Amino acid sequence: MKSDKISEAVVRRLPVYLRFLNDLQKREIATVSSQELGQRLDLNPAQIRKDLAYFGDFGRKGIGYDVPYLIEKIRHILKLDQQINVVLVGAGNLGQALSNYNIYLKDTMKITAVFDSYPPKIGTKINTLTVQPMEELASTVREQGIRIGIITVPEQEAQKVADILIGAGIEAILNFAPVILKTPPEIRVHAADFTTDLQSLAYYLHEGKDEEEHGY
Amino acid sequence: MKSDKISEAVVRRLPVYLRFLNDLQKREIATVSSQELGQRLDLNPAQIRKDLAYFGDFGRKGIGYDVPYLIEKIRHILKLDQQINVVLVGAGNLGQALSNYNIYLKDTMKITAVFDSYPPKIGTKINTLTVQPMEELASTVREQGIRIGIITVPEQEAQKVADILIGAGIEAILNFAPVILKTPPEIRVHAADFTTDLQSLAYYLHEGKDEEEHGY
DNA sequence: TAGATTGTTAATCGATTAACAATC
DNA sequence: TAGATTGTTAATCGATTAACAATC
Repeated sequence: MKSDKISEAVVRRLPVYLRFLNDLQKREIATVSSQELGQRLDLNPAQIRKDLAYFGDFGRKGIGYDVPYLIEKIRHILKLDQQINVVLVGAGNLGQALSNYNIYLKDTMKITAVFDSYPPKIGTKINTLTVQPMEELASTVREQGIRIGIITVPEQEAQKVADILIGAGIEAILNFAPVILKTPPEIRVHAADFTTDLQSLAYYLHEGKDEEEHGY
Repeated sequence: MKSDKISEAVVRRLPVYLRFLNDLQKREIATVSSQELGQRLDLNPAQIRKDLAYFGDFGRKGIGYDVPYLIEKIRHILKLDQQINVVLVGAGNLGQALSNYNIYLKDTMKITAVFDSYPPKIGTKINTLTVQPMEELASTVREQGIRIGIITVPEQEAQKVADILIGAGIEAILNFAPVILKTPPEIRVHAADFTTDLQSLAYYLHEGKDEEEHGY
């Protein structure tokens, strides 16, 4: 199958495939079938084959997928074969924690600048990065060719920061603040709000002692 | 409409509704229509009405939804009208950052215990909580009636921690480690992996200078 | 009453899964 | 050749959206 508009569900699975494939490679496993992948990732094998087939014929009938080759292909699809620079705004606890993931993101993606508006924070170091004032954001984004922004500021400031990021020419935003950002349609925004996640988890708890089934 | 099995998509939207309703309440707005909600949350009004109607008739025709009443109802559906205690495992940067969200979670949900396996961490304080050794996990979970676990340990340890949490009787897990956990079907697991999020965002970047359209 | 807005049914759209011919 | 596994079409399933009678 050739390209159509690819659904977000498919795109969100690609990094999961990639992660597991990297693991296989580390274990020097050369080949993997959609069945094995599906078993490990708890997905339907047909779905995995279909997902991959959107982008090309990466497998071999009767054999499966060559692990290093598929890694290369998925990295290319996700644009992880070029370096993607990322800016982080909000040098609080969460921001600092995420900065440490630079090691995880390896060479492909990298937080290369950190900003905050709170004067005492400015000039402090987070690992190798120095926290910069917001005024420098636009020029730094331009100079470093930064394309993705991470927002880890309090909810009251999130929209303002998003506007600044967009004004600076960022193309996508990962938003950790618990607000729905108003953004133009060409900007991709993913919500990464941990409180929302937790609250929806609570739904699945068994009924508490003092509670009845609410099947009314 | 009365209850059926509610889809996960619906459940994930409920906290988003709740968040905005709380905001309306703070601004002393008494009533809201599905249209206004939809506009603000970037959702189809019919979808919002349908979502809510799964759980009961909460609105009034011609009027809309009473804000405090709907808040109460959604809180009940999500079980946020009882206190839900949460345990966090992994007192690294990310774990510490999340602990600070206790203020956000308000009275309804609360991280009430923090664990780590790294001896120098044990006994240190994160806000009001003292980091405990893993050996105490099961008994603390029991004593405090903890029902949800958050995993913020490195990927190599995540599965082991999940097993311990499940053994201790936890009902749901929010997993920040970049691995697919193997868990029994009655345990609800949400992945909250920030690297996966970032990688799928990269897909939506415009083509880089040195890259062609990959429409093959 | 006229206008607004719900709850719900029916229509549409999209995503997942099953099945199988092609082929390694 | 026999067995395995892909890529893809067709069938199924589920979720979103439109439309509208009921009613505040």
